[in-house]
Amino acid sequence: MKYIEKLRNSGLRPTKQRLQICEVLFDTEKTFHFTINELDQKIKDKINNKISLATIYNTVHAFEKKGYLKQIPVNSNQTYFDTNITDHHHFYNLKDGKLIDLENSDVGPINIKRKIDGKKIKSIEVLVKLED
Amino acid sequence: MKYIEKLRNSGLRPTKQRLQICEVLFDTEKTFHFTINELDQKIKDKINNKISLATIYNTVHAFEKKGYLKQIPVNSNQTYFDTNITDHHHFYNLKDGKLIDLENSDVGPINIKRKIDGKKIKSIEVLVKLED
DNA sequence: CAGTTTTTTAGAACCATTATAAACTGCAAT
DNA sequence: ATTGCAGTTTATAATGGTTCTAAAAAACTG
Repeated sequence: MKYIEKLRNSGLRPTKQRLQICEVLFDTEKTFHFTINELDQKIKDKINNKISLATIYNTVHAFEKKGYLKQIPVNSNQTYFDTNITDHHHFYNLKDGKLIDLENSDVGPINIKRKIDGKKIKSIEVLVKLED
Repeated sequence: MKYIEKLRNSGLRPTKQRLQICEVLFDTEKTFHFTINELDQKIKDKINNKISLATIYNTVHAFEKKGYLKQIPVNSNQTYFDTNITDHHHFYNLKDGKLIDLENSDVGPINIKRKIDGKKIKSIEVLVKLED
């Protein structure tokens, strides 16, 4: 199983649940955006046994902390995550709440001229809201 | 009262509560960021009578819809609003959850090269996360 | 003022997320 | 293998921000 090493190297025990969640999240050609509920549904579809919601929350947060997932800053009642952890941005379709990846090359370099004392920049994220 | 016209022109009846909320939001030198709970507290501090939480939510959403307030896309359990409705961006201090305005001139022009059919860009927002 | 519509309000409801505490599992040491 | 223990999972309860509800109050119109 290819995710066992990955998990071990992060200090996460390769449990059955984590491995199954890895399959759902990372065994795909394309990266994707999801909410916890959408992931829960995806897991139910792909896997026979069910995984407790609490475990899904725990695992997603653990993976985020390890850098295998990113949270997307959008105003919604649910939290959106992204399996695409490369530096990139998002279109946000206000009509249906869907996100579309915007590659860095589609935005061009962003140069933050102002500095905040004692702080360093962790990430720069651009959200482009779309309407009809 | 200077906000009566503003409200009437937006199709909002100038009620006592709305006018008081206007005072708290717009009678300041500087613009500011707030959550509903922070606004509730500010209202309690400045005004004698109390305004129901439901009214505060209703009013803030009405003002946002009319363009007098903006929601700030940040991942938090609470929704952040901004009385600064000019085109601008934000630093987000991960340590304490505080926002700092980033003027457009501090970021430089952002050129979105990709287009989505049938959609137009409503806003472009940059969030710069800060860590120690 | 009378009638109508909008707004406010307290409280209930909603629902995503987090906390709890008991059962279970992975794994290192024996 | 077996044991012991820290790390995980689980169902369920709790939390807390936000929205809903329905009745009372206020604003507007004629």
